[in-house]
Amino acid sequence: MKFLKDDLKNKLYRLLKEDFAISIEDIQFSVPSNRKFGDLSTTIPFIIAKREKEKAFIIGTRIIEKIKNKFNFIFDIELANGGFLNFYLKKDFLLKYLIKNINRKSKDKNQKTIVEHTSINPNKSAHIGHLRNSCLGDTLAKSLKYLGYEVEIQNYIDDTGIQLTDVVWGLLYYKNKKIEDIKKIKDLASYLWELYPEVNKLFEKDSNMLKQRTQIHEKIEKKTDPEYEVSNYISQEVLKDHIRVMDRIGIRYDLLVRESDIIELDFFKEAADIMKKKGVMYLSKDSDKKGCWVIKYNKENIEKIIIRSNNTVTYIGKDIAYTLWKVGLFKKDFYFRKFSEYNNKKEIFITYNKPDLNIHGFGNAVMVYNVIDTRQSYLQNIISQVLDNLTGSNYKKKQVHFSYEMVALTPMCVKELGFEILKEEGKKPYIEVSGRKGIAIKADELIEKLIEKSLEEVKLRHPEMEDVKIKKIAKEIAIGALRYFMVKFNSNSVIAFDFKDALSFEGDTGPYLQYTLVRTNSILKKLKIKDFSIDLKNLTDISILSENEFKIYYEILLDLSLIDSQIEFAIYSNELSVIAKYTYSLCQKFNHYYHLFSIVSEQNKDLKNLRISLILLLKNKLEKLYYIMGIPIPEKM
RNA sequence: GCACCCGUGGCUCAAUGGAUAGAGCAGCUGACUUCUAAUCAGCAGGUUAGGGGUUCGAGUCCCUUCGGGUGCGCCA
Repeated sequence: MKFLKDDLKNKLYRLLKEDFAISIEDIQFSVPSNRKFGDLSTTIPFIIAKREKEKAFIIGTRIIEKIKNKFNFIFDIELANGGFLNFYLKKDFLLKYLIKNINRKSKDKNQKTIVEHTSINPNKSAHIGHLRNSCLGDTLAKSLKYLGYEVEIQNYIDDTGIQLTDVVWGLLYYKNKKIEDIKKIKDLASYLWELYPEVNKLFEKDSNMLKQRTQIHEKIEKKTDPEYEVSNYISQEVLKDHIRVMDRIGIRYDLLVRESDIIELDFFKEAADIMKKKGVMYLSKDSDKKGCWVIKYNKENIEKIIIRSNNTVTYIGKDIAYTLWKVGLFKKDFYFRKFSEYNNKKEIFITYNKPDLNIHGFGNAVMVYNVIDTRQSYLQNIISQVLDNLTGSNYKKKQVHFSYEMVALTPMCVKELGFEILKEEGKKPYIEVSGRKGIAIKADELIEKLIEKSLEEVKLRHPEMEDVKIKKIAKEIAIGALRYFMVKFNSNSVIAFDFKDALSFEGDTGPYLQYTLVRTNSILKKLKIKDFSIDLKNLTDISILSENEFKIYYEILLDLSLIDSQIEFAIYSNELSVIAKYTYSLCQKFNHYYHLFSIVSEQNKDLKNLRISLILLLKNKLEKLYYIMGIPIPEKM
């Protein structure tokens, strides 16, 4: 329908531009909620009316005069409710249009796009908050690919940070372990999951320990052993664990970027040169910031420190350097080596600080999406501003903060997990997830819980099924439930996590979507239809459908035709829940249809063919949508 | 203090300035001899936190009050 909408828009514009002062962007089509308002509708008469200070229905009447009978796929255009222009498609058009364009792909945009997501501190296991990030990031990347962009998925590893230092201290000087002992720890990420909050409690009590931490941080940066060796080992092992967990739910990466390499290769020096040259970064004249290099943050009219008076670089500075590399404003490049590979042989690469493999071609994107929660907005805004300042008014390179709200726990959930609720937190509607405080649910644990629950459900329904199969299906359902749960909410609403909602498999959930597709697949199996094969010549006119069936059938066709515009809109509005909502409503409509009209047993051949066409189209679109959201398709349910 | 976000049925959430504010859960009633009941049909539940403004049209935009959340370091 994107194509259809575009055709309609272009033609309408051509017809109207002589009589009215409009631009093509003024014309927007949408599908009205009620079919009595047409199949496609535009409010262009209102827009023109406002400009010309005329009544909208007079403009509308003039437009209709002008465009009547000018579209070969439209059978009527109506003016309604004072200025809505409602277009009615020829009844037979849509089905044939969809079949013809069944595998039409978006054109290659020739625009390299980087999506950075996950970026978990490598000092403990991943938790539910991280899952939201990764699920959104993965869906974003797959949506962009669907729309024809070349996408590179990066995962940023802060392997020199304070959070890592905390657990290095904990292992070496609190648990008094040697590197050999540490290497013997099984499931290191989970071990650190426990240790990290414990260490933080100690730090809160004792400021002496904080001094120790600072010293250790310096040792790690200067590559002094054993601190450096331990930190290196931990970050590598925990990183492997994160990649394993995300792979469980179908999330993969192209490149891992290590902060230590950014430092080692002195990326910041080039970034600083560029910023100084353009006057974006300058020596502060503020007495408080004597000797500091700063940038001006326009929005709040303040100076942010990039280089401290002791000549060290702040976090923002490193992030700016990384961003400049991403958009190719850099001469410098990383070196790369292979980190590991997935079971389909797809390789993951990691940055390195000296020549290794002869690989180039990472980075240098036109568009960069950073999937980071909204708490980092402040920082992201600063970086975007710096990029704009550097590239000037005719900038083509762009960074987008793909922001979303945090995941929190309901007080009930916190109690269930056995944590104490502090007095000041008792009245709160939800409690922030925190790895540092240890108030969180491990990603692995949640996945296990989901599998456990779906295992029960599958067994209940298919007691005869063999164990291996049951397990496979249970896992797929668990993944479907989780992936859908993480994208179905608006990105700027806080997810107040609750096991009851997350473990639900009925209604607005992943398994509902899976069930719908499993059913259509089972019909096709019964009919022994394997591939998409609809012969347009043998297809009867859609008008043979009864009035009642036509109504629902046509609704589904209209919905199906919207797939591209919905995905485009989701990206444009930074709101991936659009895709979830769209898919859900598509399934709802089909389930309704399914109960009213049978396909396998239908005797009338023409009718049967029309119904088969519908489910083939549905299957085709649903498979694409499920792929984008990472929802697996079980064989049976 | 400043900045950003949120407030919609009992609960969890939808709604691209557009036409009658929609779903799911929970509750109640009904549908498995049928292509899978993880489904479907129906009932009930709303002054979109309060007030003002802009507009042909406001849950949505602007102002304001109230309630809640987050961010704001020479930390990362």
